[in-house]
Amino acid sequence: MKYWLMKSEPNVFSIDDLRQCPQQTESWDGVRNYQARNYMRDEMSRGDMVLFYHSRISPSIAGLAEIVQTAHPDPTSWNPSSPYFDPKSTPDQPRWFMVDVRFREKFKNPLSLDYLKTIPELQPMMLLRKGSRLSIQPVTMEEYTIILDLAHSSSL
DNA sequence: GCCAACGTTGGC
DNA sequence: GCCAACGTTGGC
Repeated sequence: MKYWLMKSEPNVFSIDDLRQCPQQTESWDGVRNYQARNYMRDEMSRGDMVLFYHSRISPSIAGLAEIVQTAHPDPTSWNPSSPYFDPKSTPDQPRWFMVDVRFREKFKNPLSLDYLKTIPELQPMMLLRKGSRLSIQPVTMEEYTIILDLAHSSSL
C-alpha cells in the first residue's frame, strides 16, 4: 500500500464535499500537471491512502481518503465548456487522467501547515519544501504514521 | 490581493 | 534545444 497527499482548494472541493458525494466517492478530475498525472496514472493503486489537503484557505490536512479506482481518462479534458478543457486531449487520445477517491475520515482537528512545520520528523515532507506546488505528492509510510498519530492525539 | 516559485509555451 | 514570456499555484 502506498500513501499520498492530494491538494484541493476547499472552496472548490472540500473533504466535506467528498463526504456528501454518492457513495462518498468522487473522481479526482482537473489535474493538469504531468508529474501529478503520472503519479495517478502509473503509481496509484486501490487501497492506497490519501491525506486530503486543503490549500490556500486555512492550509491544512483535513482528513483521509482512499483510492478506490485506478486511473481512467478525465472527460473534463475534452469538454469545451469545462474549465479544465485541453484541446490536445481527446477520447481517443486522452492526455489527462483521474482516480476515484472515497471519503474515509475527517480529522476532528485539522493539522495546519503552521503546525506541521513545527514537527521535526516531518521536515523532509515534500509539502513543507519551499515552492512545492505539486498537487499530488507521495508520502512515506513514516510520515503518514506520524500524521495519523498527530491527528488522533488528544493533546491537540 | 500580492508575488515567489514553478511549469509550459513557442520563437528562434 | 535554449530561454524569455507567460500562466498558475498557493502561502502569506
